[in-house]
Amino acid sequence: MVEIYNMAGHLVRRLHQISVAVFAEKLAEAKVDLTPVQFAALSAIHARPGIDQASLAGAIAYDKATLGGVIDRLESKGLVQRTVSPTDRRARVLGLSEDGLALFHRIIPVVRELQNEILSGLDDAEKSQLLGLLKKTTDAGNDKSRAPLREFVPEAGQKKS
Amino acid sequence: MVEIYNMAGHLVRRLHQISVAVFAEKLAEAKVDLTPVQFAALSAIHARPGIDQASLAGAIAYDKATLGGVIDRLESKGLVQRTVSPTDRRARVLGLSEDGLALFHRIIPVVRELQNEILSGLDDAEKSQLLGLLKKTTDAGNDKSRAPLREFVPEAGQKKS
DNA sequence: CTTAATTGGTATGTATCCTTACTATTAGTG
DNA sequence: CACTAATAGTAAGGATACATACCAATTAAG
Repeated sequence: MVEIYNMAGHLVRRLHQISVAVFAEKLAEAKVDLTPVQFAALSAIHARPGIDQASLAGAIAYDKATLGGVIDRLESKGLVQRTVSPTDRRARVLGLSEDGLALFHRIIPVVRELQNEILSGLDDAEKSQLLGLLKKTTDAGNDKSRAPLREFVPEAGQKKS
Repeated sequence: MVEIYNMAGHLVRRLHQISVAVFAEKLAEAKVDLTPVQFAALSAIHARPGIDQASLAGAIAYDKATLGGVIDRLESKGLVQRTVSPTDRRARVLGLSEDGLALFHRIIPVVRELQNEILSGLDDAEKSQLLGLLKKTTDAGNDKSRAPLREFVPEAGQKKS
């Protein structure tokens, strides 16, 4: 049997497909028009105000070309502000607008909730087991992706207790 | 903390991203120009010769619009033959060409091998544990996706011991 | 300090992915 | 058998996702 149904690649793609579908469904129910990437971007900007696009791309593991388009759409929705950095005219400094911040806070519980739905069919123990295994593999395989996850190191190093 | 790094959606997307990157890398090493979907299509056609596009889409969980383009590219590469069904002029009957069959057999070991690489960082026990959990969730969440996996029931029911 | 190498961002091109809409064809119903 | 419903495929449109190439700006090298 040379079928794909037991292959890691197929199963991962399938769960990702389900994940995206659940995300779309729940956000639509909440009358919010946001994709998973767009939410990830909002979240990362919220956590690191003033981050530039390249660092943001690293922080959520996308290539900068893709992220450019994502930011375009977030900006045209009025959720994100993009300004030229005063210290580096190549860089675009990102921040959430008032609307963006409000929307982000509004959807956090929705997004949190839906994570459970993605893993439906598993009990709580299995869910955390799966999450742990996913974390372990993605950490190990991080550099295998063309857009690896990178730490964001703010230049002005403020203490983080 | 409202970061995404521990959310199922993010981890799954990340592993999928790694999976696709590993696939691309290994197939490129083998001098083969095939995407994961294209391989899945070849595999499913090989297992079900004469299948039509809609059934194939169901068999590998893609929507028919996407699959149409995939088949276009496989056909233009000379790997797949597409003919109008004699019994249903709407349907397109699919089959592997000689080249397609040869290529498929050649890359099977490569694709098998790379599945292990996707889950690097896990030992064998953890790998099969993860695979089991993925299978359980995807089975449970099958109908949540817009393109659910469907059984393919050939009309001329030949015995399958 | 001048040149070379790097980096941030955009543009372009290919391939997914999915939705909705539409045509052609077939199946189902009275 | 006429009419309606369902189905196979394509078309069009939006959003990822990534590679490569390119420009502008900054940094590193000498």
